[in-house]
Amino acid sequence: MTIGQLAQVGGVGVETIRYYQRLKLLDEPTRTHGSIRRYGDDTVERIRFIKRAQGLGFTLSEIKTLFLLDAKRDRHRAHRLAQSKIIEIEQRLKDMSAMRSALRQLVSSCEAGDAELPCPIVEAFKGSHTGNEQNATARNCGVRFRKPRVPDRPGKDRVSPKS
Amino acid sequence: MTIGQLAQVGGVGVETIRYYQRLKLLDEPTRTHGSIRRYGDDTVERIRFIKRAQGLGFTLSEIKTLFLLDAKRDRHRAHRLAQSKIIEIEQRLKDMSAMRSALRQLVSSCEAGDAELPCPIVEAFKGSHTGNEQNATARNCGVRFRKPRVPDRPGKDRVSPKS
DNA sequence: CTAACGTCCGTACCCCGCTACGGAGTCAAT
DNA sequence: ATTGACTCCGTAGCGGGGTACGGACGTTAG
Repeated sequence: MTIGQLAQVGGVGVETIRYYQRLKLLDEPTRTHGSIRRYGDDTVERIRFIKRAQGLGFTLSEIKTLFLLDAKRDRHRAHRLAQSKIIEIEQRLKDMSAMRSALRQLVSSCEAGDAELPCPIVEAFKGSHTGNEQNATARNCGVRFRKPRVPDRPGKDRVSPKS
Repeated sequence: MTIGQLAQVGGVGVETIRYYQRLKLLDEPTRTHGSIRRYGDDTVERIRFIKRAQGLGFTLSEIKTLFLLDAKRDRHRAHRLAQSKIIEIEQRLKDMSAMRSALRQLVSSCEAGDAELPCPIVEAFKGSHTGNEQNATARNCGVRFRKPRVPDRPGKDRVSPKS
């Protein structure tokens, strides 16, 4: 399978695969004589794994570590990594539901009020000590929400990734 | 209060405050004759608000919008913004708890096995179709977890932000 | 008055995870 | 043999959120 096909079935862009290659998240594939990369189905699995793990909150470098640990069969470290991710996720879950209720309150107080009255959305937060601020918002530890990207200017080196 | 003091009580770095200023997230403060910024306690509140809102999943530019809407008392738009954030957060919550259970499964299968046996953490994911992949991990839509940064090469222009 | 520390500003840089580009090479089909 | 799609590679850029630097100046304690 060529890089383009892999990209297609893996649901990622060609550049992303090359990028992962650079990061050593994927093994160097065999090449044709013209040095075109040739992948096997296992790579599809690997890419899916990466995406799944990303979805599980692992960064690419953590995923790399995971692969390394797996290769070395270092179950203890892998285990600890997974466990600390669980802790992290549970914290996020708490913070997120705090967020949700703060926002809900905000929205409903907005709805309740007379449309003519001001809706002090900012003030609503100003004193909202939900008790989680230092967890959720402590210095530089926020969650990032990425917008879904909509690439696709199909053409050279591009393979429409999921159209 | 000077920028350094503000940074300290707000739990952020001096540069961050100047950065927020550039982004117009903070009002231009009054200055001394030597053009040193002078802040009042309200700015502390504002910074805490920003951090809180970031923790709530708002980006800085959304927060700016929020301030604008608030200033314009545009309750309808603010309301809609908050509402769409709720939707987003609920999606995240779902994905996150899916993550958590996947990880838990992983960890417990790791624990169950004999310590001498390999722990195929990677294999554990390979076939783990929890049914949420397309939510949590669909192409490029993952959550990012930022590591807390530990800057602080204390010195000029730096105020130890929380030591 | 001077030393030491804080602050000024602009600009450059960092990390993360891609995405884009350009010019050349490869490959399969006609 | 030629065409056209695909791939190669390196390098540059983006968006988000800051950090770092450096030389000049303000402020304050001694």
